[in-house]
Amino acid sequence: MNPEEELRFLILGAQREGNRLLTDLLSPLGVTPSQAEVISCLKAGEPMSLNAVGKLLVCETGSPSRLVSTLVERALVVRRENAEDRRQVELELTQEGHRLAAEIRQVESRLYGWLGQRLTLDEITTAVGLLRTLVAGTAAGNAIARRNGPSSDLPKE
Amino acid sequence: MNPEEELRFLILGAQREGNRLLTDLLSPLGVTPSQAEVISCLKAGEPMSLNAVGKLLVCETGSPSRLVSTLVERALVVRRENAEDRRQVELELTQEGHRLAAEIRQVESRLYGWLGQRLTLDEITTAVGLLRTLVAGTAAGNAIARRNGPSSDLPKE
DNA sequence: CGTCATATAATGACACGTCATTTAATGGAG
DNA sequence: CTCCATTAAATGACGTGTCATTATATGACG
Repeated sequence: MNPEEELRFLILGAQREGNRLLTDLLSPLGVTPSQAEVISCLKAGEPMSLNAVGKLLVCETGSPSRLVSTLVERALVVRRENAEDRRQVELELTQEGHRLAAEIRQVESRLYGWLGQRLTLDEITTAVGLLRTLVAGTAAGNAIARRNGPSSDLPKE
Repeated sequence: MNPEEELRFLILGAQREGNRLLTDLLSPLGVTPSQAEVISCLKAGEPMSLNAVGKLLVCETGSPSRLVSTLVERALVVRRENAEDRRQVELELTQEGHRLAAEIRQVESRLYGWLGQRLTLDEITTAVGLLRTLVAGTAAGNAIARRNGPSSDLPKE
């Protein structure tokens, strides 16, 4: 197995393991990792259009119509019409959505604790630098850069 | 965004981007990345039981019944009964399966080329070391260790 | 104003991943 | 030999991810 191949599978494996762990941790809250990501994005900048949420999501490309539909059905998110541009839908967390966002925060910190037990802060920082290079300029890389706060490298659009 | 959180999303993003690229590269062959992984595993050690393949797969936990079913339908893999233990199914590549395995090898090397353009060999080696630590002892980590050849750290079972 | 390229969101189709449940076969305990 | 815990595989159910297609709204161009 050459190094490139091993890196490929390690990335896949790390994603799978992390996702399974997060799924477990989130299950008492009744949401999936993807649903939690949408809620966290909304918490940070609501109200937002579906499109805007999509640009912040790492878990999915394009517009997360169905993901959001589930959240609307569960009364965690409300859709509102945008009077300025009726093509767009404004999304907002409900009260229950806000409550859940706080719990999600707690669960995420448990995930980060798991990460912190396996790697030192130095190692994490090194890994972050390398993977940032790897995904620079991609949809996922841009989403992460955007979420890191519009302070630094914004993709032009 | 703390470093742990960023690492979490970078791993997710790297997996997604790599998967989309590999999906594209494989589409002319008519197989998905997961199907290709099964074929590669079989190429390395056929005949194997479903369970044995499952232990080598990073893309999925458990036994990949359905994944293999698709490959059988497409005449890339054959199921054979194991006379020694009739609970098990022996899997083997067909001739077409072998032909495809070679093409998959080619496509994978293109993926590794992409990786090599984004990171130096040193950086890849560093990343491999860090992610190995991260997934050590997990199902995915064990699968990768097993595939690296039974030379080194085998999980006890 | 009318037309049309563009943008936004919803939806259909397909293949995963995951967990729980079911079915069938094995091998050991009594 | 019989019973039964264990194991292998298949299957049901659910929620994604991805791409292509469709429906609707916007705004620029003539």
